[in-house]
Amino acid sequence: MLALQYLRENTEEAKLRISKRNPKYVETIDQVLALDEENRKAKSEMEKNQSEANAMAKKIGELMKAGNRAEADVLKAETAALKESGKALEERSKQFEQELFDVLVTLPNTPHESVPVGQTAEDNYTVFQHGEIPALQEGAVPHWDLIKQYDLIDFELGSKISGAGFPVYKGKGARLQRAMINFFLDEAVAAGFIEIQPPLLVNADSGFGTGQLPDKEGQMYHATVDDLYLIPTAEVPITNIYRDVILKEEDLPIKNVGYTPCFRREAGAWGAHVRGLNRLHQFDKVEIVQIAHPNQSYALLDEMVIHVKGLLEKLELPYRILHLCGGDMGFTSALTYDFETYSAAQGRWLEVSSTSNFESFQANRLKCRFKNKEGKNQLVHTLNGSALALPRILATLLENNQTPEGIRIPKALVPYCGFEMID
RNA sequence: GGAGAGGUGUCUGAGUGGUCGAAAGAGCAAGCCUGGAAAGUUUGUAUACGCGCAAGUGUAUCGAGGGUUCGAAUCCCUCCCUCUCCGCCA
Repeated sequence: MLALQYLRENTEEAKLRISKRNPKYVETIDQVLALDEENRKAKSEMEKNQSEANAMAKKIGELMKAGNRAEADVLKAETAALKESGKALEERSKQFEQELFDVLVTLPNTPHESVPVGQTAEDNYTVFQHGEIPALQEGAVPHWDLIKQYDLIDFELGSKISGAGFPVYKGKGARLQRAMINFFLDEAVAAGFIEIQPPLLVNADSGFGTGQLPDKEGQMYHATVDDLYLIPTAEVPITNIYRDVILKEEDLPIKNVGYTPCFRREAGAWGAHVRGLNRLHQFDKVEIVQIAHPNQSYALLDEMVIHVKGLLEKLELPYRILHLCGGDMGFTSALTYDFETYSAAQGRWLEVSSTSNFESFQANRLKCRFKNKEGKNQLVHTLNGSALALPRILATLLENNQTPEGIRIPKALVPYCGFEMID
């Protein structure tokens, strides 16, 4: 959620920036500002009324104390009108406030000035590419055939137990999952991130804090009996640790990492290109989260990019980094880099990490602030990135490393899984 | 799940209808004191929003929401959380 104060004081800048997503939002900003003005006016009237009522009550109190009952009763009668107008004014103010809020939450974050203009994935800009695209052997097959051949994952079993998109990992498939999780966690800890094990179900306040609610309500599994949501990413519980918190400036940056399963309904997303591990309802991911001083957030974003690059290089996977265009970025992000690995047998790039700076967009919802040098509370910046999401890494790894003798495990993972080949 | 107790500012803790944004102490910050520090002493010490060039001022906030009342930290209702005992249990 954009800060009202920012919109009021930097209207032109905000409009310019948000146009990169879609020029239609310029109008929304005007609408917000108009509602804000009416809201403030209504509030001001209400407060004035309240002030009068408070003064009156005080006077009655004094009269009562002095034993002047008769005069107090006269005043009491006078408060009736104030009370009535107060009720009406309050209702009106509440209405404006709700209206303002409803419009404000539909505004996405303002893109960073470096973000490319564009509407679709076609307009994303490749900023970096690394690694050889492997020339596969004759008869190379996509990962969904490999997992059957080597009995690594059973999708039918998952369907039986839960439904489509809930894979059952078996034998070396399961061990490889565990190995990757530990590898990713260890790498992040070595890079200075503190490991967190958060809850996998969160309440609605947390969903709102990171921006899943109300925007993406339908994308989360909702346990309605207890009104809890299954997390779509560790970003949600970990970032919400800092909801309603005032940090010390010297605490920043806070660096956290967490492994969690992620649950996504992916409503409407099924169709082409979702075979095998490409899209799942439940998958594993290691997520890094940072709470940062506004001055340092972009430097920290660069650090995160370097960290993710290091992971992919240790896994010996060819990858590229996309600077997402305004129209393709997530609702809450100001700048996003997507990492994609090249899955050779499918002949496709697969997104394996999304690394973003949200600036103060989430912090404003979270009310996460720090006390700055002037002693004023200031919104922090939040950042996060996948480091990394497992299924598509696994898909790429299986496809790219297949040989007639079996599937070769990258050296970095061998100490973690305890085998060099899947055969 | 059952029974009971409780949730007050950075912390401890007082406050059962009126001048309470809230006693007192601790902590923290600044001044005095000191060669410097400790001790002592004085002062200050929440957040959000509105109005104002500013000094300042208005409103709200004592777990959350609602209600009673001219007036609520204090009374009533609902919910959340914590603790103790019992039950259940990985």
